[in-house]
Amino acid sequence: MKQRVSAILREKLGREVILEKPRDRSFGHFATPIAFSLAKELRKSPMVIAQELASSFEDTAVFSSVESVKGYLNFRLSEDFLAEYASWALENPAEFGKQQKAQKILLEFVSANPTGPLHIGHARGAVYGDTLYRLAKHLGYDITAEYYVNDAGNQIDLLGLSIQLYARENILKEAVEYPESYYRGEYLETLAQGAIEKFGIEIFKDESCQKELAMWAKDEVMKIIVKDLGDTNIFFDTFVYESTLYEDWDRVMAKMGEGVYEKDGKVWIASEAKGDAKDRVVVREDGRPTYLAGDIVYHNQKFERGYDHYINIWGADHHGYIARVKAAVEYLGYDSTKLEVLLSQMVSLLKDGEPYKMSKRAGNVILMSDIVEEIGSDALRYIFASKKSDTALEFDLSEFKKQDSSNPIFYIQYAHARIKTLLAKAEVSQEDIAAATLKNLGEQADTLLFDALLLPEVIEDAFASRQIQKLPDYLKALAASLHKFYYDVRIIGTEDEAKLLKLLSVVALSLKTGLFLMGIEAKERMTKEDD
RNA sequence: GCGUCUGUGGCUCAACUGGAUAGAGUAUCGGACUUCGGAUCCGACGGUUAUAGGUUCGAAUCCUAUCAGGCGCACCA
Repeated sequence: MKQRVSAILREKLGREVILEKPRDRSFGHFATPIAFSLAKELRKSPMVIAQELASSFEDTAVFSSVESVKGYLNFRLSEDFLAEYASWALENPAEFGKQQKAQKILLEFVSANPTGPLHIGHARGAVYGDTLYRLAKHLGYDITAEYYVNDAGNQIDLLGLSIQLYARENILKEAVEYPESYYRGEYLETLAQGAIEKFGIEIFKDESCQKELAMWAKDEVMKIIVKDLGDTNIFFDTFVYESTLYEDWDRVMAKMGEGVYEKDGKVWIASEAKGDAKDRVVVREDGRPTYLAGDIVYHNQKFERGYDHYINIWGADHHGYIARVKAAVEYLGYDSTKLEVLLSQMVSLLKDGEPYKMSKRAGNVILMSDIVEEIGSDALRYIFASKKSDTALEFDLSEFKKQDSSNPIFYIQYAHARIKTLLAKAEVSQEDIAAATLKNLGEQADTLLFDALLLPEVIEDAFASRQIQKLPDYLKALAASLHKFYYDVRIIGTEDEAKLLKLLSVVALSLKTGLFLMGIEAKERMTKEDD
C-alpha cells in the first residue's frame, strides 16, 4: 500500500517523499510533511503549499481524500482500493507481503563453540538471526543462514580434557586434580557414555587420546546444538568448519600482502592502520594460530563466495573484534562496508533479585533447552524478538518461569484462534465470504482492515532497520484491535456476516503470516494448560 | 583511563530514524457477560524523555559537556 502511495507521490512531485503513518487515524491513512521542506525552496508557507498539493490529487482512484492540515498532507485510501487489495491477499495468501528483492546476503549467526550446549545468551542471538532470516526470505532476498563452527584451537583441546577428567572421576572413580579451566555440565555424562560405546573405556586412561576424543565429541555437541535450535524452529543452510579452512592459510596470508608482518617471532596484522586500537597477533611464537586467524581465513572464504552483503550477528562482548575483522577484509581487497556486524546484547539473569553469573567453564549456565522446556519455544522466541537486540535484557528467572496472561504471545494467538472459531461457526459459505466486498462496513471495520493490510510495510521496515521487535509490536496491536472489534461487533447471524468474516480472514492471514515470520505457530484453537 | 552501547511513567518497552497532543503492556484501583471463547473489553492513576547548554519552523531523536549503568580494552574463544 505504502509503495503504491509512494509511487504516486514520486510521479507527482518528481522526488522521494517521506511517508508516515499519522499518530491519529482521523488524519488519514498516510501523511507527509513534505510541504515543510518544500517551503524553503519555494519560498512559500507550508500551509499554502500543502493546500495546493492537496487539491491536485482529487482525480486519483486510490485515495478517497487528500487534505492539508497545518502543513501536513494527509491521504485517505479509498474503500475500493482497500477492498481490492484484501481480496487479492486472501486469494494469494502465500504472496501476502512478499517482495522480489534481488540482493544476495550471507547471514552468519549463533556460531557458538561446539564445546557445550547452547545457553540462554546464545538463544537471543539465535532468535534474532533466524527472525531476520525469515523476514529477508519473505522479502525475496537470496539469503543464506550460516553457522561458523570453531572446531579448532584451545577450546577443543579443553573439551577432550574435560571429558577425560569427568570420566576418570565419575566412571573410573579415580581421584582427579582439576586444572584452572575446564568444562562442566550434565552433557559431559552423555558424552562420556557415548565415548565408552564408541571407543571403549580405555579412551579415558591415556592423555594422548584427548585429541581423538575431542574430535569425536565436538561433532556430538554439534548434534545437540542443532537439535536445540531445531526445537525452536531455527535451521541453517550451511555450516563452515574452522578446521577445514587452514589448508588455505598460505594463500590467504599472501593475499593479505602488506597487511601482515613478522615481529618477535610472531605474525601480526597491521590493523591499527585501518582504525583498530592496535595491531593484533595472528600466529603465536609456537606457530599456533589465534582466534583471529580463523576469522581472517573464514572471511576471505566468505567474500570469495561472492555475496552482495554480509551480516554477522555477534554477542556484544565481541564488539571489540569488529575493527580488526574489518581491517582484515580490507587487506584482503574487499569492501568492508559490505560486512555488517549486528550485536546481540547480553542477557543478564537475576535469581531471587541477585545477579546470576553464568560461566560455561564453571558449568552454572542456564541452558536454552531448559527454558524451552519450561515456557515453550513460542514464548522464548516472542520474548527475545520483542526486545531491541542492542539493549541489555535483564530478567528474573522466577519471573521467566511464570506462564500467565502477561505473556503477549497468548494474546496474539488467542486473537487468531478466535477468528478461526468464528469461521468454523459461520452460517454463510466459503464462496459467500470470498465473494463479499469489503465496503460500507463502518469506520471501525475500515480501521481494522487497514491495520491488517499494514503487515507488508512492517515486514519491510523491520528488516531494513534490523529491528525485529517491530513485528511483535505490530502483531500485539493488531490483536488488540481484533479483540476490541470482536467485543463491539456481533458477527455470526448478522446481515453483514460474509463481509465481516472476510474482514476477519484478512486479520487472521496477517497474524498467521506475522507469527510464521517469528517462527511461531498460529494456533487454530487455544488449549488451556492443565498442569 | 580509552573505546562502545544505553538512559523515556513503579517495572518492561514503543515513538515510522527530525514532525501533529511522547504511546502500549504490566502493576495498582474501579467497572462490563442470561450474547459468536472473560486467556476478552472499558475507565482511572501514573512523564520536566538522566542533567545542562546548543542547532531550527519543530528535538526523546542531531551536536557538545556532565552524571549513571552494561560490555569490551588477550598471543581466551
